[in-house]
Amino acid sequence: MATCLKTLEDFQFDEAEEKELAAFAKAIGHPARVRLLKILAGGVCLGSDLVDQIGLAQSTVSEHLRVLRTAGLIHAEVQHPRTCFSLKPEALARLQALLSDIQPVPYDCC
Amino acid sequence: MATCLKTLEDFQFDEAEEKELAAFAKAIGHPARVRLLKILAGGVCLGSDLVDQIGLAQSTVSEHLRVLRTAGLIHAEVQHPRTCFSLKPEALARLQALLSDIQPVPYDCC
DNA sequence: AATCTTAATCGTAATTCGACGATTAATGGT
DNA sequence: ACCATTAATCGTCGAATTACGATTAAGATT
Repeated sequence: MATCLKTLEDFQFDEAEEKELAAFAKAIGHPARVRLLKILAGGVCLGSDLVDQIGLAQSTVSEHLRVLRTAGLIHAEVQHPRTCFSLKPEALARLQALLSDIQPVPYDCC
Repeated sequence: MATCLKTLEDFQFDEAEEKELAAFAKAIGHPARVRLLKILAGGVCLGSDLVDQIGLAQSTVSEHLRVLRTAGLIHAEVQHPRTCFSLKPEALARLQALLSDIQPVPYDCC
């Protein structure tokens, strides 16, 4: 049982936070969705301009937007027949916070 | 052509950066991999202790580690029959930087 | 009422992912 | 030389993702 950490048993996990971070990351884990976020960061509310910018079919863009919305990263305000999309800054901030929890501690083994 | 941004045409994309961010995020987009990163953030070099901590089959953990390694998030130092894993802080920092590029700009439309 | 516009949804196909057990490779200890 | 240990790899499933075209829903405009 060779380990560099003497007491791995007392390692505390916050499963909820792990899932939260993973869900955020998964949603961002596609170039098209990154681009959508970047466009929305520009302050765009937008209608179907996103479809033009992304270069994918309307249904595909809609699906990507759904993923981002489900993850809580963007907000959609329906004004039929349009929908107005916007970033949710607090979600981005939360993601940054969760990420910053993964901070390397100096170690001397290996 | 209803849009809140007058000039969407001059929106500049950095496709390479978008892919880079998406790749990082995709790698982190699984609870098991988040946990692996958190353990490694604790300064662990480790051998197969990770398998115990994650609660998945050895081959599955190995695959998750491979994903993290491929994404450049961790480093693996082979010392047969063991392998020593560690975080790559610069990768985490890079990810933070890429993320912080998605900063909402105040807007007044919608 | 008929038409147009926009975005969501449906159905579908191809691909990727996540998990496992079994096997293999590489070394250290006996 | 033989065995034990560790981690990578292989083969294989089922599930999820990504993409598309076609359709539908909901208002606005005529």
